[in-house]
Amino acid sequence: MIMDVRNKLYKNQGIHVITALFTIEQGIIKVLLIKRKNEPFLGDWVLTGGALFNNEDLETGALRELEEKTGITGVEIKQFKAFGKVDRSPVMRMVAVGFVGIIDSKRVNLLRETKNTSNADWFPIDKIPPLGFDHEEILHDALIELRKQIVKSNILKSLFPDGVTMPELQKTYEAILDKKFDRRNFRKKILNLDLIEDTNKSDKFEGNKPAKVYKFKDVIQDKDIF
Amino acid sequence: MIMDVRNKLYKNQGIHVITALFTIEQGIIKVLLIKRKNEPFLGDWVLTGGALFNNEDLETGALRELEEKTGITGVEIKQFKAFGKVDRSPVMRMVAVGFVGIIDSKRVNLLRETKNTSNADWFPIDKIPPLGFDHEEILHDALIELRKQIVKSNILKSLFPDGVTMPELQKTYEAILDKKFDRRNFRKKILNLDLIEDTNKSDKFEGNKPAKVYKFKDVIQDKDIF
DNA sequence: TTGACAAGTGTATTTAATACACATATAATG
DNA sequence: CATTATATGTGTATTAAATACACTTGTCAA
Repeated sequence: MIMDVRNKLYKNQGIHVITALFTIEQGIIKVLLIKRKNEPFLGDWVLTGGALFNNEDLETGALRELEEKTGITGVEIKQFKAFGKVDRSPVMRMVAVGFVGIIDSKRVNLLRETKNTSNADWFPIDKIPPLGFDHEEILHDALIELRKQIVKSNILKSLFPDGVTMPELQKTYEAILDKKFDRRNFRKKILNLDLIEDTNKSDKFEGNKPAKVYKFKDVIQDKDIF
Repeated sequence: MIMDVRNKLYKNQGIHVITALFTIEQGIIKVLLIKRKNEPFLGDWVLTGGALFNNEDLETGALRELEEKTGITGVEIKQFKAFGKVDRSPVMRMVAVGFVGIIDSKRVNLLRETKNTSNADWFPIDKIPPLGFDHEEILHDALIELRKQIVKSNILKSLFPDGVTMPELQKTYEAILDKKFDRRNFRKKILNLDLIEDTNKSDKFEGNKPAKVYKFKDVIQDKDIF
């Protein structure tokens, strides 16, 4: 990218707020992508996001962009990193602040066509098309962050707002971490993390025998460092 | 929506790169602050940092600001969070990208007076004056990040470039984590983290008996998640 | 030579992680 | 109504890690 040398070194800058929103469908982890209807990167797939407005905080902006471009509301997202390579946007100097979240795709009504995007869909993370801007890097880092978050925060609460059974939770962890667990030990480990608690309900998952329903706690207390 | 009203919403934005640089002196953790010579916040103490230039990446900008305002070079810093409250800067909409690092203050020549700052000094973290901008929040979060980093990365390498003895390392961890450890168990725990390795040297710390010198590894491999 | 003092090391105990197998609740089938 | 199939729930023995705790050693100074 050729910088306009007449500009002062710190003029014409802007901020992107970008969200990597994940879901799980049939034990497969997927991410929400939209297809651009404008330059730059017209026709390319990207993560949801856009320019931050001056009258909103970072997270507010990320949620607004998410709603504008996909119709999705009521999501909890977590900021994880800023992306600032000099040439990450061909238009002007933009720094992106990345967010990550995960929801139940069946509970949202996905707008597939909006004023600025021609399409929106969930893509399995091993079948991602080439992405515009630096969104492949952002998505990569977001997935790593998601993996860290599920063992220390209640980020999965948005995926299971009505609770979750142990077998379903195990399948979710296995999908996200790409790793298999022993049923009995998984139960012990996850309960030890202190992220979920018992309800007195039960539900069916894949078997006939009813499974106990757990729910994610509203607040998770930090573990001791060292 | 009228176009120029909407445009104003994302015009006149800028990016700050801010570094919370720590050191340890006599077992006390301190942070580097500078005194502003310009508005806004003239006369107030702040963390080192400033406006990002268009021709530099985020980390490059943070290091440049650090050198310009304090003369310090050759530091390793780590990005940890973006700060974007609407009113965090009174001049224009600025988003700050925060970095954290730690060095040996005895190994650097601190410029106490520069073109833009009237002073620069190390402050014990329990004796921090009121800070300009949102730097109290940034400092608070930076300290938490530092505490997380010292148990999973080689961030302390910059503090001990020539190696460190076990007793000195323990004193450092105790200062940063504000916590005491048993000597024998500390040794076991820290060796288990796989952050440091033996050298064949030894050195004196607080006793007459020579202490073995360890050094931080150049690369730390990630631990398994869950 | 001895005393002071911080550095070095080992072991028993408790707690957590892992490996592994049988009992149980429901739906479907005959 | 009894039987079968299947996924869910639970316990225990073993191994590894974390913790609590005490004595020995190397150097300097008196």
